[in-house]
Amino acid sequence: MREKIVLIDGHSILNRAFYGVPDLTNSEGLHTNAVYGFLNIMFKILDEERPEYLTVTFDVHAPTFRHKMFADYKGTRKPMAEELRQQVPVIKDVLKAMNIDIIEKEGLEADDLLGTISCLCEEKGMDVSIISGDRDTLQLATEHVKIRIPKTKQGKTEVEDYNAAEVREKYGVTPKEFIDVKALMGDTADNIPGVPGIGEKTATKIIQDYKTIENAYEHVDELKPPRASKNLKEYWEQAKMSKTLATIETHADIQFNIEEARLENPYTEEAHEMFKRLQFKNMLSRFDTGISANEIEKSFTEVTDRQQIEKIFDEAEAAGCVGAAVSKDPGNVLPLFAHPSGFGRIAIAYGQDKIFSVPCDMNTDMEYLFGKLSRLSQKAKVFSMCGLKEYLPYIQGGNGEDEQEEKAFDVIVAAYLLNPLKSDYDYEDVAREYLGLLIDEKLDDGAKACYEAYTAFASVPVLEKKLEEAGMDRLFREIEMPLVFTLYHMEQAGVKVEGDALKAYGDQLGGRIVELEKEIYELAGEEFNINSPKQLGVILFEKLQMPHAKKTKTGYSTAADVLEKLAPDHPIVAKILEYRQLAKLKSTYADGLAVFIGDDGRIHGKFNQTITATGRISSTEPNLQNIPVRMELGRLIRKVFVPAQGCVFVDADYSQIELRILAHCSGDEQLIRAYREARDIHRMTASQVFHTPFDEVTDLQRRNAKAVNFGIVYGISSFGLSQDLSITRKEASEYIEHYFETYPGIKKFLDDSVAHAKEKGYAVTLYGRRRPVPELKSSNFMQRSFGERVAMNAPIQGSAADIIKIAMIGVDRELRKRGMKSRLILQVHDELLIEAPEEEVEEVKVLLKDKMENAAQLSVPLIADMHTGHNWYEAK
DNA sequence: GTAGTCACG
DNA sequence: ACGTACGTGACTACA
Repeated sequence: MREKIVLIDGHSILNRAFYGVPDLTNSEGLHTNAVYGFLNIMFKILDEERPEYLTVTFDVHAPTFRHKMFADYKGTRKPMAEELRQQVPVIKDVLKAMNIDIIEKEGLEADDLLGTISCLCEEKGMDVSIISGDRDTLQLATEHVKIRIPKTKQGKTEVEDYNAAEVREKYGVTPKEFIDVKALMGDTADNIPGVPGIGEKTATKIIQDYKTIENAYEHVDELKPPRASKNLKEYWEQAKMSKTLATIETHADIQFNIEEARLENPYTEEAHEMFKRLQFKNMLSRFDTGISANEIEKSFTEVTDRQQIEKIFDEAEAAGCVGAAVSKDPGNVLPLFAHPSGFGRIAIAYGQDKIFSVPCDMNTDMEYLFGKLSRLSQKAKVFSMCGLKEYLPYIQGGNGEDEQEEKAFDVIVAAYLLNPLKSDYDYEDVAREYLGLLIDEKLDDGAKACYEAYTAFASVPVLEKKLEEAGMDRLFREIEMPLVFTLYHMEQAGVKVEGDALKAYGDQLGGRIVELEKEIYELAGEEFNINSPKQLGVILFEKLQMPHAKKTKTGYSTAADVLEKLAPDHPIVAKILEYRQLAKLKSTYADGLAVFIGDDGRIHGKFNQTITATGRISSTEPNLQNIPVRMELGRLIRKVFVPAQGCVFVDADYSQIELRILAHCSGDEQLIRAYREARDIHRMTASQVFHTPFDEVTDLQRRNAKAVNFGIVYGISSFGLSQDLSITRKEASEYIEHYFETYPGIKKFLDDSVAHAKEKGYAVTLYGRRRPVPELKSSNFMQRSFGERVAMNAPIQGSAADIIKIAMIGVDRELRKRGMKSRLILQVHDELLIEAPEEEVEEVKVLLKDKMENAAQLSVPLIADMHTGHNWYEAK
């Protein structure tokens, strides 16, 4: 039996994996797709071949002998993508942790290492498998050396295998002759020039006939076609050089100790830890099950006996901290007995060995379990869940809400504060990041519920400590946790929407849309899908030959700002713009909102607390924070948002809260004075920036100044401002320059914000909320600039979010405390909407204004503008 | 699932 | 030189 060695071309496989596997990042923001793909391929090969030896080769970034011979060799090779470059040391560390042999040597390419080692091993009588994505290595194939080229097809990795015979079969030449073919035809990827006029077909034919380029050159006059003959003569020196470049060195001067390549226990504890950190869950089963099995699972107990259930709840009530979970597991319950929520199991954890799950069944229904949980949520010292708001509808019992609020802990909200950049948070993530627990995806529902409850329980102290270290413990306790309840109340309240009026509005739009469609087809001379930017681009920019100003990655841009510039050129453009506008209103708002109107005639949208990077709330299903207002036609939709019978809307929005926060944070005297004196801030900015007396500021100047003020809040850039105002970059730069001369305090504040974020790695709000800004470390100019803008914007936008959250909690609590019927129902970043019974309106107006304006004490006043109305259109 | 577009603050 | 304003979510088309 021949022994076997597997040789992996490290960079080549990593590169393939990088482009073949969709982008992946772990919770630390580390890109992992190439490492993941590499290991997938490696494990597949190891499983198949079970080799005795394994070596991975890497190129070293140093000139190779080829560079020394030929100055421009691979001179045009593109630099490695940043996300890939970062993963090179990672894969090396993983391999080292697995005790896998790595070879790299300066002045040699991976190919030459592969060639030399494979030659050595073959001479020793071993079988060799070379894993590479690079077809150049095919020249190394022999009877005992197999070249294996992995291919990714629809997410599955397949491997093409080549011994010498397969190379001959596929390419018509022997592996050695393969080099000569390449010398003739060249290889643009490797920057190897070929002979002009000789392509793959001709090259193969010539080498089949003459075996080597040298022999072909001796018979150069016989070569066909004549073009090949002539050009080989003329480019002979180049062909020889190309052959040298293409030839893989098989006798390089390297030390190779076969014993170091011996594959022994790659599944070390150290490697296991790395796999956990990289979050390669499905690879963890490779590690000894004894290591990966979580001890904690032994404590999972399913309880069905009624007395037992009572007992554990009694114990839990007496315990200090309880974690709970509710899961959708109808189990064996007949549909008749299933709970309308779809939930069928609860779990609680209140100690390392006190982890129980309780399914509902014939004897124990969900109502009973929810009742137990409600009581527990009021009695326990700390009651923790993952995503508490979702479960509040079921565990809100009687009047114990105040007690519940004080005890509540949501580990997901805590995890969000600690890292608001993640796109989603689930208990598995929290368990892994804060408890070091990896949860097997294949567990049954009971075990998963136990894990979730245990995670809620066990991560409380860990998260509390982290929050405190980050200075966010008060933000969490005094703002974010109370807000969970306020948002829950808002969702429960919902907003009444007139379904019939909405339908009528949609029908009206529909009529006009059909008209526009006809007119557009007429003008275009054909029918096409106006909603398809691709098809529209063809019509406008090819058929109608309009000048295309901007391009996107995939084709022409047909965005509104581009079309607006084109409008004078052709009547079709204005029609398309109108069509777009109406289609948007109909699909997203008229039709889109209708499906969310519930049986109570109200829309109960979701307010999400753990989505945004800055601390804002987001709204989904439907999004109630982007209901049209800027254009009159769209704004009409707001007429269907109405208060309940006998009620009125009371609406309040902060006046320029972000600029006021900027004034406060920067301490800029000019701006602070302006706000204290209640000046028209945009007019004043215009007056100072454009050196014009206050009363003589033109509308245009004021508009421009307003845009500059906006720009400042976004993290100003001359390009952005020039786009917004349709002015040159130079002019925009001058505006900015003048602005900073006028308000030196603001300039300093913005610079300090960036400097702080660069030093600490995150931006921070007035209330200690953090936003990480990893882009500031990027070597890419674009990314870094983005990071700088983020560092300027996040403290402002985030502080505004903090303040309105404080106001919301204050309003919600006060309304309830006073026993009023008025309810907070919507938040739109700087605006709050209350549905108030007629008789409470005056009290609500005072209360709302007070809570908003006094949510924070800044060095400038906070002003809330109040409106009332019988629909949202009127109340604005 | 991604890209383009557009609604809001 | 790089090629953008900050933060969201929903819809449509299309691979």
